[in-house]
Order: sequence, then structure tokens, then C-alpha cells
Amino acid sequence: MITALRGMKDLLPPQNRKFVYFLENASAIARKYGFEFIETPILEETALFKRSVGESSDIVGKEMYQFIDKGGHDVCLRPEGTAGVVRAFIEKKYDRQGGIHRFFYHGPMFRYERPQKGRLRQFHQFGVESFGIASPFEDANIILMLKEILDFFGIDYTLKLNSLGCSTCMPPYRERLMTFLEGVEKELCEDCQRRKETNPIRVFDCKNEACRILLEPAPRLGANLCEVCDTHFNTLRDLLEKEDVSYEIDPNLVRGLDYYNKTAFEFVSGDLGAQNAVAGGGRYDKLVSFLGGRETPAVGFAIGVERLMEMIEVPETKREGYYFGALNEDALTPLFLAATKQRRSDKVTMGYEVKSLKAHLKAADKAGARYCAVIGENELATGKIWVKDLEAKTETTREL
RNA sequence: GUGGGUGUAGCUCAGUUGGUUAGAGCACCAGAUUGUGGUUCUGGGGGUCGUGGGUUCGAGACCCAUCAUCCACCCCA
Repeated sequence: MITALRGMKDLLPPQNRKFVYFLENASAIARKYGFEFIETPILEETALFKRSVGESSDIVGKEMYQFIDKGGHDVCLRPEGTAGVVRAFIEKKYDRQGGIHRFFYHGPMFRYERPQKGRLRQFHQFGVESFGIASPFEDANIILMLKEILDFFGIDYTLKLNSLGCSTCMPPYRERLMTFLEGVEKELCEDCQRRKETNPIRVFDCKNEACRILLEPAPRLGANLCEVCDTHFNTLRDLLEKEDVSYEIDPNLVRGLDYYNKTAFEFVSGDLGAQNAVAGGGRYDKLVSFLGGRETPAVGFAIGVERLMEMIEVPETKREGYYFGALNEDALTPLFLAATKQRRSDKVTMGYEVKSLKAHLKAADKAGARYCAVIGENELATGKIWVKDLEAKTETTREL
């Protein structure tokens, strides 16, 4: 038997309904905020992701679906959505044109990882990217949008917020942190000792209790922001408070990549296991120039669709449409014609086998039909069709 | 890449210290006197016990390997 690859799932009923339900409503909300749909290729040149991610950690070497195609090109299945959107943005020269550009997207992403709860090799994201606005009002705006989406689906979440500073305040902070880490290096766990070399601010992510205690007195980003970043962050907080959005400042919320700056946020939920982030985002004012465009402020977020689907309930579907069944061979063809006609206005399925009335009623019930329409000897003789309303339990006989 | 758990019917699982034809519930199909669904009752189909080796007179049970899956670590764009 040929099976789906590890970490890749088929989308079948009843999950498929959740998926469509989510995409339709999330898209509608994004449009309300002035965002337009964008579709970018699933396959991109590897260089795009290498440049956006940097040479950071395991990502490039271990976790990307990278291969050489038949033309000898080094290509990669997209591991996330932002890089492709930014690439398209620059390629279309929106960066030179200036102004405001807002996009939303959704689709499959690929990461070569060991699957676990809330983590697949092929998964789906719904995301938005806003280009051209440096103001914290836009940060607030997209957080509100994300909140509106999660609220629409009745998700229970906590909003975590932090500021990552900028090229003015981040490097000196990093120095200070390094100095601190040098001092406690010997007592840190193995992983943190490695993090210190590869990606120092990631030490705050460590799950080891000893490390957490050790890092308690470490210098924090929040207390080391430059004036511009501090003002930006305070304005955002003020807006969120005026909108009655509750949030937690989480000084441990960090991003490993260099292009992130200022606002970082995450919506987390308790019942997702270790992968508890259902959506995350933030500001990335440097990415457009990293990828060769003219410097353009940008902010966005992405939702993990599978993770969110674990938490939403789709409204029960009601009985709908018709089921057509025949009681004898001669009824089959007239029944087929009647079914086709009915389908101009309703959802219609038909049983192609001759069965007892009882069997047809059962089949109609199973198909979730509201009406069961049957042709047998009696109807054939009079040119009519018998219809039962399965909900009201009433019966009528109509002209064919 | 590392560690642990689990693989028996379509699904959820049971299967005594190894013992002869491998079970249940749900689902599916068919009946319960004449053309009336969801409930109930009866019957039926369906299993190379993940795969390959090994131990044994005998393995679904024990051992080894392998694959898959789940959870966690690493990583997290």
C-alpha cells in the first residue's frame, strides 16, 4: 500500500469543512481591514529563504525541503509565507512605487521536521503582510484583526507581547547579554551554552528550570530599548488598552532572526501541547532591504491553520436537499431525469440501485438529505413522484 | 538528529503465566410477512495480529531488526 509521506495529511470529512469554514471567514475579515489576496509559488529559489533566514541554526541545513531540480536549480519548498510575499513585492517594484500595500495569503508550507502534536511536515498558514507603514497604529491594527479572527472562531487564547528593539538598541543589548552569559556560562545547560554561541537571545526560550532561575537577573530587551522603540511600544500598548485588548508582556518572547525588530507578538493556547502558539507575528522593517529591495517598513502575522482547527467547532450542518431513489428498473431513467432537473435549484444525490422504500429512506437519511423522492410502480403509472420531508415527516405526490 | 509510548476488523479497543477454529462495541450490508428513515432485535461480510527474522513441539503474546505512528527534546522562519 502506498501511503502519504510522514508528516503529511489528507484533508477529508469532517475536517475539510472546518478548513473551508476557517479560510472563508478569515479571508472576509482580512478584506475588511483592507488586505488583498496574494498567491505566490510554493517552490522558490533556495537563496530566497537562505537570505531571509540567514545562516541561522538548524533551519537551512536541517529543516528545509531543499533539492536540485532537473534544470540544476537549487530550489526549496516554502517553509513560511513571508519571504515569498516580500520577494513578489520587490519583484513587482512596489518598494520603489512606495505607498501602502496590504496582502493576505493562505496555503501549504513545508518543514522537514519530526512530527509531533501541532507540527506537521506539510501544514497550512493563513497570514497577512502590510508594507509601507512604520506607525505603531498598523501594529495595533493587525493585532486587532488577528484577535477578531480568533474571536470569531471562539478561540481561547493569551496574547503575548514584546519589543525586539532595532538596530540602534539591539546590538548594545546583545553585548550586555553576552557579558552576562559569560559570567554564568558554566552553570548553563548544554543547549544554552550552544545557544549562547549561535543565537544568544534564544536562551530565554530554555525549558530547563535551572536555566530560568539563572537567567532571572539577566538584562532584558524591554529595559534596554532606545527612545524610538520605547515610544513605539508604548503607543502600541496604549492603543491596545484603549481597545480593551488584554495582553501580557513576555520578556522571553524572542525571535531568532535578524530582520525582526520592534513589535513581536504571539497568541498562545493551553491545549495545544508543546507547540502552543496558534498565531504569531511582528514587525520586520529590515526584511525588504535584506532581500534587495528599497527599505520598506512592514508588519504581519501568520496563523497555524491545523493548530487553530484543533480548537474550532463548526456549526452543525442541517439536512439539506434531495435524495432520489427508484423502486424498480423502469423508474431508474425517469428518476435520473427528475434528479437532474431538481439540481437546478437544490443539492441532489441519487441512488442508482433499485432498493426497497425502506432502504431508500435509510439512504436519504444517511446522505443528510431533507427530502426523499421516490418513483415506484404507482408513480410510474400516474407520471408522478412521491416526496417525503424527512424533517417534518410529511408526504406529497408531485407531477414529474 | 535524540529519547520514550503504541502498532490486533473500516474505527475504538480486549486477548489471562506462550496452547489448538482471534473476540467485543461502533460502523457497513441484509432481514424482522405486502411501499415508510433515525430507535430496537436477528443475521451477515470483513483480520497475511505493521513487516522480516529468531526462540519454541507450539508465538498475537517472548527476543532482535525494520517500518509506521504518537508524544517530548533539538529547532521554531
